Amino acid sequence: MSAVGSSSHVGRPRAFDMDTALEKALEVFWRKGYDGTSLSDLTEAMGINKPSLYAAFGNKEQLFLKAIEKYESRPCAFFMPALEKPTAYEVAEHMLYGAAANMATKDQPQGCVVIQGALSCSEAAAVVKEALINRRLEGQQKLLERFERAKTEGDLPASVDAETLAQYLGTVLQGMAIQANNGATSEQLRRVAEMTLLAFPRV
Amino acid sequence: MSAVGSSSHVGRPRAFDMDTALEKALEVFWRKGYDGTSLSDLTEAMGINKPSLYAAFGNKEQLFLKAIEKYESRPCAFFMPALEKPTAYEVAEHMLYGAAANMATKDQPQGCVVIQGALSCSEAAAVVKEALINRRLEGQQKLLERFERAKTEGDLPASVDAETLAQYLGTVLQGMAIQANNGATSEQLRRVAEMTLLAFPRV
DNA sequence: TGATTTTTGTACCGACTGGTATATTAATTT
DNA sequence: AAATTAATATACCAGTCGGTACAAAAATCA
Repeated sequence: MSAVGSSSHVGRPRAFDMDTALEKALEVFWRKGYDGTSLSDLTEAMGINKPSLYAAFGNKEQLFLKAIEKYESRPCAFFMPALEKPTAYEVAEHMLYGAAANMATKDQPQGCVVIQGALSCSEAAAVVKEALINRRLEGQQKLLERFERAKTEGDLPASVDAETLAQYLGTVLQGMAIQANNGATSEQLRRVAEMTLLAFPRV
Repeated sequence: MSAVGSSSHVGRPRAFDMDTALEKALEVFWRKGYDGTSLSDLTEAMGINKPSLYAAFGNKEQLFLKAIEKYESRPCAFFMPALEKPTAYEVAEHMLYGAAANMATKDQPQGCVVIQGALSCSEAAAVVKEALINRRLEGQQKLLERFERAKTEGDLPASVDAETLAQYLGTVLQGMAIQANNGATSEQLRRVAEMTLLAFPRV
């Protein structure tokens, strides 16, 4: 109803809020994946028609990529702050418990759209698939850098292979997304997180 | 070329081998997912036309389900034998190293079709998605039963929560499938397996 | 050989796919 | 008020989707 424009523009005002429309699109992509989502699914969920969608977001592919940006900034907001925790253990702790809480909540689709948005997909989704792989690798790279820093800061044993540790933690986190899709509860994921942390190397 | 029939049947003989055609179908579903695979993709890969496909396999959904059965009996053949290892640790060991070798080999698509065949999908794939979730849960249930047996047999500490341990191992295995899709090598997955085993509870 | 049975290739089905042309509507600018 | 700008709704586009009708072809049975 209200077009919240940062500044008044000439021409007919947009009748929908781009941000909430993008959130709706994200939810559909998250639940159905890129290939499984049709433009009809999108326009229905967003409450707009196709020309409005194309004028505002480009096309299906660009809409998906913008939805992913929104996902990382909001629904998946636990990742970046976790990296700022003072020790490697606390980083892993916050990331694992954050994932446990986030991936199995009923407020949103189960799992993680970066993992399940285009895991196996048609050639039409190749760009999207690559983008998602890159997001996952970037996240793991951030973990690696954080663990290397932890070694210099002394809260992670020097004997630990930071690369393998980052890949191992990434594996558990990504596995938790599948578990959430399987119907695992947050409580179950929390126990998996706990077991993972029991073995986490500390000084 | 040769229709390997168990017994000679009346009528025009089938011009293709059902088993190899099913393998081709499996490979396409594995790479592209259920929604991302079209009948044209299938008939092209299988080297047959649509009426032959429907006569031999039913429809797209039934073809997928039959392809999954084949997957579990062959490409994913490491799972069941691993359960027969004498101790819980060895079960986990064979399962993890089996997955590391299997999910990142160049001989076949990366990852695991049971995980990536229909993770997020359209309503048209709902039956397939449920079937895959059940396969994953069944696998985890087998792990749970094996670990409970191990506790009675004494090679797994009685203090261990078998359910959480099975879920944890399932999480790592499923995470390895995502890692393989990210481009991880078998060597990298082997190191993740190694790190997982370092923390595995033993008597 | 002729009748029967089954698979094959072709051609087609309605429905839906992602995407757009066009005209109308609603705002600002002059 | 007239002109300009941009978003709306409708109707449409070619192409593809999963699935099938139909007739020719290739085997066995009688």
